Amino acid sequence: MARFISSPSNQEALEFAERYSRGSREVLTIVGCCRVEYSGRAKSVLDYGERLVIVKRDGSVLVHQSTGREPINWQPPNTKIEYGLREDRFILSSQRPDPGEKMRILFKRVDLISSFYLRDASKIRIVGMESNIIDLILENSSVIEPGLRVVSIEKPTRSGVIDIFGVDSNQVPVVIEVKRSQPGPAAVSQLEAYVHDFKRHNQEAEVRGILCAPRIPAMIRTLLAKKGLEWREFAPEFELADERQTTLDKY
Amino acid sequence: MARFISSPSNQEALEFAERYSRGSREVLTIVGCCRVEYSGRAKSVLDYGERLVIVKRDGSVLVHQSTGREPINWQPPNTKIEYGLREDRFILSSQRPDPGEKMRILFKRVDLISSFYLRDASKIRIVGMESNIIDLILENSSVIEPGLRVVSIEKPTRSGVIDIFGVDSNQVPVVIEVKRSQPGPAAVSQLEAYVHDFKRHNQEAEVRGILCAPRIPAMIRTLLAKKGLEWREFAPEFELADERQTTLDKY
DNA sequence: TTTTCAATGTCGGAT
DNA sequence: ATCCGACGTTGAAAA
Repeated sequence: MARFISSPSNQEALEFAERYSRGSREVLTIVGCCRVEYSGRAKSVLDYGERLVIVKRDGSVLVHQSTGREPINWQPPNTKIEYGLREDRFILSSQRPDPGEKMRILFKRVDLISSFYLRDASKIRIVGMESNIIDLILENSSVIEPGLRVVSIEKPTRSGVIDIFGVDSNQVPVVIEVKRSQPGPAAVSQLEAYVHDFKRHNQEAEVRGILCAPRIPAMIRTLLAKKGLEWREFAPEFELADERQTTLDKY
Repeated sequence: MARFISSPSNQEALEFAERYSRGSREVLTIVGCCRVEYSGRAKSVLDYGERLVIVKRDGSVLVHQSTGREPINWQPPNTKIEYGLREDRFILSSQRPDPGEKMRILFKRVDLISSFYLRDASKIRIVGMESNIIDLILENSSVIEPGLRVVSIEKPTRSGVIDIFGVDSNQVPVVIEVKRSQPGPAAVSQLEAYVHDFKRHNQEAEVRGILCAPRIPAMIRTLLAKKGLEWREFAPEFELADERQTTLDKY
């Protein structure tokens, strides 16, 4: 159920916000002309302009402009929120300790303020993340290469967690680093470190290292080749069927 | 100025959305009970529940629950959005090519649908990012160590860009990697690679490597020490003054 | 355009 | 609580 006031005075906006923020049960949205000041891990000022502000139950605050996926300003969850009125500005203050961060939104004018109680018991189901890709390789290791036997996954080592550790058809140890998005030089260093540490720690003369990602840029391939490492491109697709009712059960 | 309908029928919601999405001049918000299906880089289903949906001018779509900074589902900017009605469900479809991604939101019921034209000419001013920290070190290199002379910043090398390159009081080259947030093993590898490449490329017997970050975990220190690297903790603070009018001019 | 890397990254899992 | 790496990362700058 939605409660709202269209074009409230700043005094009315204040009363509305204070009334429905009680107990942090509702999500508040405020559209209006505001200025945003932030300081903490960094510091910023955003002068007056019209934006959409969202205050969530957990104390998150989002300031959205008319474009972009990201809020232009925000506070993370678990901030203490206070509302006030000063010199005819409706003011939202959000503060959290550790790291100390403050955000203040000063509204010159509010166009619409609304509050909602959102009932939502559903859990999102996602497939396609790195762990799923590792599972897929576990199920069918020939997507990497025929004859590969997976020995362990997410094997902890001194230099980090090896995504997949196995043995190839010649009994040579294989270290596989899985990336679900485009890898950079850091992924190469990571793999190199795993291989290096594994060699030294197990006194193995030969250890193969494979970087597995949906797409591997040419520069990264060159870098891998230079370090004696290998790569596999493996890009499972995740199509949404066109039927109205779809399930994730097959995954 | 705000336009809205409270508790519209799904037919009314459809007409409203189609009317005000013309020309992508307005931001649309929809609160209601919906199911969200996504496929593209991954695949997900979020079953019916009450959420806040935001459709931006650039085709971004955000689905927000009552907690969390992040949307539970979204589409990035530049998607093509279509509205429809099927079996009494008000449906929002968002699609983009490259990478192919589809999201579909099916509304069982809409509590409030609203549309805004947001005038916003202000540009945000932020200080405290990595480049600012590099600037601070440039201004006063003794925060790293007395006698350090900065030779260059953001010096490109084969293995990447060295944030700060300098010479210490004994004329020994110093490579400094600056991180504004907590560094992980990757930062150590990165610094190690810079130092290694610099040594080889310049035939220098001795090159120091320093990792500079606000806070450095114990494990990372151990790792640095083992590789013969150094570290400095440097955490400039960015306080927001308590006066109503603040500026960033002093930075 | 592609590639690279910072981010007020955020978030969840493991220790 | 700290630490650590994934993320449908996003976003901007440089090549």
